[in-house]
Amino acid sequence: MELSQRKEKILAAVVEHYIKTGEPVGSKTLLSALDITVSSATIRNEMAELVALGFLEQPHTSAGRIPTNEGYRYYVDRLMGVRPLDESVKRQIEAGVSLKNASPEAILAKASEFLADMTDCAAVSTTPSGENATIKRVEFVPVGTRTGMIVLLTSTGVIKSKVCRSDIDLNSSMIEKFYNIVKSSFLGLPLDEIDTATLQTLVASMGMDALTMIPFVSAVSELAQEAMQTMVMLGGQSNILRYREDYGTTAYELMDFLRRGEPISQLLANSKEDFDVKIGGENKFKQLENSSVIMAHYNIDGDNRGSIGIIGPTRIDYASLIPSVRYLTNLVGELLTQTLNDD
Amino acid sequence: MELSQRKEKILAAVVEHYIKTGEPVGSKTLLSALDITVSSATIRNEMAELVALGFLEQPHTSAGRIPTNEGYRYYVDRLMGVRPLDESVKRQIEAGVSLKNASPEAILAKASEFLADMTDCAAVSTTPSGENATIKRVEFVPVGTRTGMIVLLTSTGVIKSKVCRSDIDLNSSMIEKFYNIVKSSFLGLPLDEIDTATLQTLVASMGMDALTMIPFVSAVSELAQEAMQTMVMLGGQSNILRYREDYGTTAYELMDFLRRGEPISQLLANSKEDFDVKIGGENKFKQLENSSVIMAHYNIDGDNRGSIGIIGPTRIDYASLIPSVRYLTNLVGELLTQTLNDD
DNA sequence: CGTTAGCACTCTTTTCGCCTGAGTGCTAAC
DNA sequence: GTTAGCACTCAGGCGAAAAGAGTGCTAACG
Repeated sequence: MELSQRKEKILAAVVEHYIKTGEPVGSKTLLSALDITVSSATIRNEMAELVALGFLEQPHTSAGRIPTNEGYRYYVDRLMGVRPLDESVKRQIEAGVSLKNASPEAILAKASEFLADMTDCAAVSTTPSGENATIKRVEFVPVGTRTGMIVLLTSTGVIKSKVCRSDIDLNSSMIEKFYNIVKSSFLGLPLDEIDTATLQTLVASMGMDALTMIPFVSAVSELAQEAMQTMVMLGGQSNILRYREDYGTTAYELMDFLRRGEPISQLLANSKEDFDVKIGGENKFKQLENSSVIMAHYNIDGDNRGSIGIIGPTRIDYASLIPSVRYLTNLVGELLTQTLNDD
Repeated sequence: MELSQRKEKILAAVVEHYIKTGEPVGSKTLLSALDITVSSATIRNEMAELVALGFLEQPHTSAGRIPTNEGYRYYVDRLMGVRPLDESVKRQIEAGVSLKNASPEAILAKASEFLADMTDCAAVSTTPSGENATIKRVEFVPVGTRTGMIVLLTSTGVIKSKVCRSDIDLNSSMIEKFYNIVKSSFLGLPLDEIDTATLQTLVASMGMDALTMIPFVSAVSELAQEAMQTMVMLGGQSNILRYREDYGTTAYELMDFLRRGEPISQLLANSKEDFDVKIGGENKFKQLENSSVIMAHYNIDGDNRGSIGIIGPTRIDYASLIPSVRYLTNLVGELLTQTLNDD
């Protein structure tokens, strides 16, 4: 749907003013914000049409207008000025995510925290998906006479560890056997190919050693499962309280929703675009019906691996936050790729 | 200060009723809750004296009474019935923290979450302090031609890892040298003895190899620093919103305070008792002046290592939550000790 | 026909006063 | 020391009135 240029100007002004103040925008206010030489009555007529078209609405008869979700959508897609990021903001973001030699988890946790602080929104990030990851390395570190710690490193740089308890005292031949099994059966194996079926055939093939090796092998498998799960890192939950009135649901419900993690990761994974904005009910979780989500996906080695996003009220400042989220996400992707491949 | 038995009964009844309802308690209400055969006028007289003594206060002239911090203190110290924990609650707690073969971090994070859910409060826990911990094991895992991952395991079961970048291509003799240095200079060393001075003498003693070994050695040292820091695990922040009106400060300030971590860890570390309750202003953070903290310390191998606590409004249900926190904390201590020493 | 001034109208928000009810403190009697 | 009785205080609720913001409509204008 095409709008006349004047209507577009008015719509954009309403959206921007409402984002800034949170108050319904009236025709007089608009007049002074706009560099159009018409009267407030004309603007009123235009706004009445915009209401009829579904881009604006009135909270009550004698109030100004606020954008509908469609109004925001039109604004984001066609009207919003995508001014390039300020150099100083870029510096700030770069400083915010720079963590040399840290684990992917640490980098993403830091990114969430930083993004939350910068945007005054709640921020989330997901750890790299294990979909195409393989087992890069498995180490066994003895701890006690019957226990040891198994450390697993994946091709995506995720490191997971677990205590493993043997039924009999450890000895060097057992450990050697374990490393042989690792080398022949695990190294290079995609994480998602480790299911109970393959494990069973593996154990069956071990013959005599099966009994002693089971704790080790199953620990590796559990670690692989863990490494495959994407974790959701949450930051700045307290920022939800900043815009309390703007979220339709109670702040409590929203925080509880974020805490769950599972729906969030679904939400973030759902969009395959490089970058996405979900306005209000566009994401189909009713807890988010008055929230917008700005998210971007980061790549490791060119593969879409995970996401970073912020969650705010629908009257979030799209124009300045979208570039920030994108820039930060790209940066994190580069950082992760580099940490991983650097040699 | 000693109170007459009747005053104690009245104080206890006021505290308990106020904790339950959140409403100021009047003399008539008290009459029916108490099994004393006196009139409301007598109770009024007694309450007036309790106000004079500083144990109760009136929000305004024509309202009932609410406990002051001193009132809560007297109640917690002398009046509160310490009924033993229900067997079913014990089972529930045991189920809540049982995580076999998990890292200390994971166990404590789970404990925080669980405690928060159980008590409807915000919960915190600190990871084992590295004070008396030593380096138990250091492993080097090659990742690229010039990079590897260094994994450090402490005597308290904490595992930390870091990417380490060498200036020249890795070869087996370098790795061997590294392991020699580890064996001769790091294994068994208390974490807090690794400062820049000892590092410098170590590097100096390496002579020719110093240059190539510096990245490795400093990575180990950084990991030791990290392992020494206690982390603060936070759970159930959304529960703050449940008692929003009861916290004097805004919910936002409180959440922000919790998020910082540093002050929390100070708060928890400050009390050397086995177990402690801080009521209102007793903890000297002004963000917590209307909050109470119930905390207990867990031991690993008999040493006080870290803490678990909950933060709620001053009108928190001390009588039933204190035993729960203590029981859970002891359990976690046992679990951590066992995970560590089991062999 | 689009634009504009003017005006009555609507609806929210704030304010003010009034009333009610809970609970007290005090006094005088038991 | 305890109790009944009573006047007093104050927060909270209710409703009417006033204020304020902004609209929609009509009629006039170029």
